[in-house]
Order: sequence, then structure tokens, then C-alpha cells
Amino acid sequence: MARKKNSCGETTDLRIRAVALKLFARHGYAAVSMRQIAQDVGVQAGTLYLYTPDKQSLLFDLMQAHMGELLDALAALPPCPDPLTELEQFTRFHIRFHSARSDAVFVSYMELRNLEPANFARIEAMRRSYEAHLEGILAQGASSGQVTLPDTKLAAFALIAMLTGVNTWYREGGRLSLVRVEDIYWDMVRKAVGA
Amino acid sequence: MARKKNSCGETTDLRIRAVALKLFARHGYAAVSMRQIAQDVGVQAGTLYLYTPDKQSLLFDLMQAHMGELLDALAALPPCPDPLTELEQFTRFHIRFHSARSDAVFVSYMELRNLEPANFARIEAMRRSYEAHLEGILAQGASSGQVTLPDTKLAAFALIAMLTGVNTWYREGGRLSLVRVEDIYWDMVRKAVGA
DNA sequence: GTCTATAGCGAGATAGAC
DNA sequence: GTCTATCTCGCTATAGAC
Repeated sequence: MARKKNSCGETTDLRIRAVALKLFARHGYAAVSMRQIAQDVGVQAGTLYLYTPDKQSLLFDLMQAHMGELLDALAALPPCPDPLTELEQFTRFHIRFHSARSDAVFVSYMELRNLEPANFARIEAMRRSYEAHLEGILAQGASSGQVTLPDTKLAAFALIAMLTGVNTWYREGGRLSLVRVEDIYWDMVRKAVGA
Repeated sequence: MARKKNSCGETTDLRIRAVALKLFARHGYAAVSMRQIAQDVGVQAGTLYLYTPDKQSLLFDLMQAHMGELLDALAALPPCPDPLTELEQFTRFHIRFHSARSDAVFVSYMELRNLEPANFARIEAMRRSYEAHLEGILAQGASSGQVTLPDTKLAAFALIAMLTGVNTWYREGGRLSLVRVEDIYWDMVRKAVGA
């Protein structure tokens, strides 16, 4: 119970983050003003500075939270009996997790160049950690002979790009259910790695 | 010979476009000022307006030029005896064309949201035309039985995302030559489509 | 064809009332 | 905790000298 006063503070904080994420995703960090965010939240511009020291911190916090959730969720996946099963789990996890957070995914990729160098380095390290996890799965699969790949590093890049691409076209309620999309992509991934 | 005066005009025009493309790619359209562009070109800010009516037109022209070159180059590819050969040609063409123009590719994708609606529609139509070309190849391959795919539309999206992803990590003079990268990706593409 | 100068506006951030 | 008011700065775009 650290917070003593009225309970609005916490929801204002969450609302600011939600609005900022939506606007950054829609128009881009540099194109969105603090005034615009404040207006959509329903407060005055100055009020935002009670919740964030500046605009840059707001962006960084959103990206760090997203990447942190991604890595936590990845770490929480159940263990798998073999690399191929783990690759299927990763494929379905990636699609499901990313499609449910399209704004955060978009911002975390597109706004990297608007981060100050120190902030950039921290987000980039988290992203590399995620890539390394997939590369590890592929390397194990290559060792065990379950998959056949000319280059595990390039394969990891290629698969992540392919899977994240779902976000550019997938919309809930469209032609295909998300599970169907997972099935189709898993089919292509499985074949691509020669399994 | 429409241009009568000194010949610097044309190179200034090209320099402005080159500088703007580089800066837009590096920092984002909204984050780059006309002053910055002018400074890098070596002219005063006002001079830019002799070559472009406004900042938005500058962005749109860069994107339209890029997409136009892409579609022209695609149309200029030699005919192929069968869909699988054509898919290999497309794969190698896509990687080669895009890796040689990373700034233009980046801008044409990332700055879509900064285009005015009418401009957006025109660029988007060109992009869809490119996707449709690949989908056509895949559909022919499915008809002829050379490829096996659960969904040609999704496969086209997936392959383009995968191939364009090369631009996020490939750097000239790195571990792998571009031809080697083409070979590796073609191997994955070929397997992914079940050929 | 390029310059200087500036109009007119909106940005990020802060101070202090309530 | 939120507001009003404001400081200071940099932006796009234009006008007119040379």
C-alpha cells in the first residue's frame, strides 16, 4: 500500500501509457506531441510530467515494458521433449504474443532510432536475447538432426522476420482465425527448416 | 534541354533527394527538419522550396520513385520456363534490389503513416501490386504442382517479410557475400513452399 | 539560383495557484 | 493531483535583396 491518496493516480498513469502507446504506434514518436497525449487522456499537458520526467522516458518505459514481458513470457513456456517440438511452441507463441500487442510491437521496432544511445543499447540487448533463444533451438535441432539448415543465425533472423510479419496484415475477425494462422505458419516454418 | 541556366540546379535537386532520404531513414521523417536537410546539402533552408513545394511532397516523391523503380525492375526480369525457376529469380531479385537500397526500403515502409491519405493510397497500391506478382507465381506453382502451400496469400506475405528482413542485418563486407545470402534464403524459400 | 530575414505557429517543459 | 499560464526554442514556409 505505497499509494496513500486517491486511487485515480494509478489509473491515470496507466491511461497515459496506453494513450501514448496507441498514438506513437499510429503516428510515430516524433510526430506525436505531449499536448496530443494529454488531450486524449483528458488532462492538461503539464499533468503528464507528474508521471514521466520527459517524453523520451515515456517512450523508453513503454519499449522496456514490452520487451520485458516478452522475455518473461518466453521464459515461462513449458519445457519440451525435443527441439522440433520446442520450435513449434516458439512459432505459435511468437505469433500469439505479438498479434495480441501490435501497437507495442510496432513501436518497439519502429522507434528504436528515436531512443537515446544508452536506452537503445538496453532495448537492443533484450531483442538480441530473444533472437539468441530461437537460434539456440535451431542449433539444438541441427545437432540432433531434426532440422537441416545452411546457417542457424540467418535462419533465426529469417523466421522471426517472417513470423513478425503476421502483424502487418492480421486483423481479428478476418478471413482466418489466429489458430489457423499459427497452423499455416508452422507448416511453412517446419518445411523451411527441413523437418 | 529544358534547363537553360547553370547545370548546378540538377545536381542540387539530386543532392537534396539523396540527403533527405538518408536523414529520413536515419532519424525518421517527423524528426528531421528542413533546416537539417539544407545544412547537409550546403544551402539555406529557403532554397529547398525551389525544388519541392513542401516537406510532404519530398517524402512522397522519394517513396514513389523507389516503388516505381522496384516495379519497373520487376517487369524487366526475363521470362522463366516454370514457376519454380521464377520463384528463385524473384527471391534473388528481391534480396539484391532491396539490399542495394536499404534507406529507400526503410523509408518506404516506416514512413507510410506520415503520408497524407491520397499519397498513402498511391504508394500502397504499388506495394500491393508487387505482392500480387509474387502471389501469382505461387499460385501458378500450386497449379502446376511444383509447390505445395496451405495458403498462397499468406505465403506471399510470409516470404516477402522474410526476404525484406535481410535488410535489418546484412551489411556489405560482412561474414557472408550477398550471393551466399541469396543461396541460403533461396534454400529456405524453396523448402518452405514444399518444392 | 541562392541568400538573409522573418512571419506565424506549435513544441517540450516548468512555476505556482487551487 | 490537476489546473492555468508562460518561458524558450525550433519548426515550416514565405518575401524580397542580390
